[in-house]
Amino acid sequence: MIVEEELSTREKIILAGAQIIVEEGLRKFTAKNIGNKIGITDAAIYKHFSSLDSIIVEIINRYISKCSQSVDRAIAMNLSTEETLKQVMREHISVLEETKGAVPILCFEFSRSGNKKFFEILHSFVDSYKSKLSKILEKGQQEGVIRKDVNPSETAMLFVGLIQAKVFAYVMERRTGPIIANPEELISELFYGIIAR
Amino acid sequence: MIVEEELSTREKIILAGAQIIVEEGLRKFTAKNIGNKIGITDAAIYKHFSSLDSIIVEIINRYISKCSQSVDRAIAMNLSTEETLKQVMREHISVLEETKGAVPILCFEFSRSGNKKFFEILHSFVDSYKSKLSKILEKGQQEGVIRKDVNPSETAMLFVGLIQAKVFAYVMERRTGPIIANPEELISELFYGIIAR
DNA sequence: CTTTACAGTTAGCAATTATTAACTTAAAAT
DNA sequence: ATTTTAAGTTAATAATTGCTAACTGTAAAG
Repeated sequence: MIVEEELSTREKIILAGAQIIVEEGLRKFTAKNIGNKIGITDAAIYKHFSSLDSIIVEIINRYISKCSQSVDRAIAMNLSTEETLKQVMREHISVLEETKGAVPILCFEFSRSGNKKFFEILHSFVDSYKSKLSKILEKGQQEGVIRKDVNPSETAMLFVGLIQAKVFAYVMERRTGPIIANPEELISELFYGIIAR
Repeated sequence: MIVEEELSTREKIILAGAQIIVEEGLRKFTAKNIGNKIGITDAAIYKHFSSLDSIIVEIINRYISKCSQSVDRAIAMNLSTEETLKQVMREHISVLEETKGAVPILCFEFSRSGNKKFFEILHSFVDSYKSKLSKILEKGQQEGVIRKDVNPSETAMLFVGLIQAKVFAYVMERRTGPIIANPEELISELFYGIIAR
């Protein structure tokens, strides 16, 4: 029943660390706080990781790769351009719920942390994400499905940005439960706008 | 020529503190870092503020109020519902550029900081913002200008959220210059969607 | 001309941080 | 049965933190 009992300490450290960053911010990401959360001392953490920074690298890689894969999954489904783009959003939302909003928060924290290593990882992820999605958007523009006056690369960032906006609202309102209550409503707003036809 | 020379130390502390939080995160918000930035020692800061927390309260109040006012300014212009909403976005964007993205970053940082006082201030701001904008959106729905199937309160949060998303992209791409290069494009995407008609 | 208040300094405190070292213990390998 | 290893402990390190106290100089007030 209790799956957590089965997890290795290493795994528990990663999960507890991510949870602290997401819910309380980088400032609370300390060896002592992580240890407290999983019932070991701060020193014990160094039996599993060489430094706190190496925990962060592991956290970033793990969560970011989940997000990267969601674009590839949508492409692999071989849908129409419009449906592929909608599917990207659906996949994003599902990763978001699964990781409790971790990806955008991690991006936001570490893009400003001043740590070069963290930034490089995030930046190369964002770059590859943007180029993949831009290509789909450009194809959509050629097909006449996507408005020709929108910038593909800016709009690609709008996809993640919209997700982040929802995490922002979720955090600011101290909500519980799903971050995006109505995914199709959000997708519809992105695709068709808020203006009535 | 150099206006900064005219600023009081108190003012310099607030500006330097906000800059540190925005560019480097809460972890770097220390008395020493603030002092270094304006050329005084950490101890001197306590001649102007009773604690670091009181600096944060000042920063939040100052930046948040700028954002609050932008909705009121848009309403005061007595435009059509659609134009009022667009004007809100324009005002937001202008505050955003003026404050270099501070508002959404401050909101995000302090809604997760665990500090009750900070959260109260932010929460009451977000609440009042949301109710003001919701009312306009509901009016728009009655007039048939705004889609009836969008949630006014969720969509209100989308207005600030979208802005935050742009700050995210700005930070992640290490851009300089304006955060939103093409405000009308963003406004158009929010209002009319990315799908061609 | 003296006094006082302001705004800065240096020095220091207790608490917390990341990390290491030395020790314990239980399980796995030999 | 013994040895080794893994994973934990406590205790200690040096650095940094928020903040205070005691001191200094300068400029305005009396």
